[in-house]
Amino acid sequence: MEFAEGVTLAEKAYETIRRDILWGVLSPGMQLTGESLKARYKIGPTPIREALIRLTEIGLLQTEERRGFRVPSLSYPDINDIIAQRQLIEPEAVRKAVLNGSDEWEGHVLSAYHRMFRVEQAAENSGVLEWELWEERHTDFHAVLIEGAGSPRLTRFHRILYDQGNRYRRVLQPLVTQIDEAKNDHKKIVDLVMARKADEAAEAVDEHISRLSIFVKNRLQADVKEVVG
Amino acid sequence: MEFAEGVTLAEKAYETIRRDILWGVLSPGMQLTGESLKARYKIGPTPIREALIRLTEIGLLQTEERRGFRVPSLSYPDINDIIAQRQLIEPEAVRKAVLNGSDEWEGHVLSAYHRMFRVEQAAENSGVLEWELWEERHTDFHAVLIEGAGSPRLTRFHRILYDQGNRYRRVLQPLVTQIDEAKNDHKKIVDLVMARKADEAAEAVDEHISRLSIFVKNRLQADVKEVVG
DNA sequence: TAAAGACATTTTTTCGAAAATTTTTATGTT
DNA sequence: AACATAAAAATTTTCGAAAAAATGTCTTTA
Repeated sequence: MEFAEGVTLAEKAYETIRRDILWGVLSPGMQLTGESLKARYKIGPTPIREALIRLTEIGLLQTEERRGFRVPSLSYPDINDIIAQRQLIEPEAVRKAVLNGSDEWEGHVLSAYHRMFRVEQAAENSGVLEWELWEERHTDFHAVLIEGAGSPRLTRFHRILYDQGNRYRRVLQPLVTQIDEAKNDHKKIVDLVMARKADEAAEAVDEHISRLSIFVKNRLQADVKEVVG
Repeated sequence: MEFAEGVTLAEKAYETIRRDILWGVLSPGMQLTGESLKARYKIGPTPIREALIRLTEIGLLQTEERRGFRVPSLSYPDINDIIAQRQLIEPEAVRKAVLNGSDEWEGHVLSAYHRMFRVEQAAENSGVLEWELWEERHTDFHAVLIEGAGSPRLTRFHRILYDQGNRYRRVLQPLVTQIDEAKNDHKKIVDLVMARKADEAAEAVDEHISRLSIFVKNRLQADVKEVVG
């Protein structure tokens, strides 16, 4: 990761550790001690601690008073909760976005979709998916959809849920096999958004999340013992 | 505020500063410098900073890199967003709670309501409302309602929105005048919950928030110049 | 063998000060 | 007077170490 000049160490630590949690580099259940992190990231204890606190606040870490930080384990009830809340928030947000979103927003959606699509296309041609880049653009795509609703809080809540759920998908699935299904969903969502069909777009988002849900839960049940930590 | 023994300074700082923000002791728009806080709370810079970071993550403070922390100003679009998101989340949560909540949960609701009711009753008799106590129990009441849905994330999101909205009410309204209307709402909600009428209970919650919304917005428009900071 | 206690080790929390950065004030130039 | 520049002050960020607490090990006792 590169950082703009003048970014604080705390911010760098936050982004770096966040990324490592989402990619399972810091695996579920792992205890994070100040010393080991200091060594791993070559950053002093203060910025590290700041990062850990912030990550705890968005549910990407857990902490008990005077007992340090740990990466949350994966569990069936937990992913269920994540999905359920995403399904409450995200379709409604997209519905509002379609109803209220500006032309500029439509442009953003199209653009974000296009950037993600390009990575998928490149993967079809070369046979190799640039996974990290795809994740980044997939995240953007969903974020842009939500932003159309114009609510900072909805955007933030969605981001929290998306990240938490995403960790499951990334950790559980080293091989990207379900992308094809997702591709159709994304296309459908974009088309409905452009056609300004609010309710149908919301419905499509709901289905998209359902599909993800089924996928992750199946994988979780299979792998429960190895990955859960 | 009293704290249990063995609680960290950081936790004490968090609770204390949080309380001062919600009560407007630290007023909207105010810049918080490390030094002034250190003097005010008699706690070292490290625990203070930890508290400020956590408060920023739940939207009770704002920060810009290397530019310190400030108490968010009050604005019309902002309270609108808070209310809108609460209305998305809270009625649905109560609906789920009524459908899924245990008998134990019903008991909690009744108990929380009773504790709040007692404060209101005492106020009627003595003519003086113990505002701080009432706020505490009112917060509990709404929290318990949501907890019935059994979702840690919904509970947390609700708490964030509730706190943010509550700041508006507390700051804008030194005199508790609208409690009477709220009383009826609360009674109605409890009755519907006990009768296990999920949709109607959700509807009642929605109305309750609407009423709050109208109240706060009126006050905000009147006071906009003095309080907003 | 199990439980309890004492000691050593590791880890988290907190402090005080140094380094880096921003903001304010003062100074000089057009 | 307006603007830029430099110096000073204030503030935030970061470090390194001390203090406090939790964890683990070893011994003693029943």
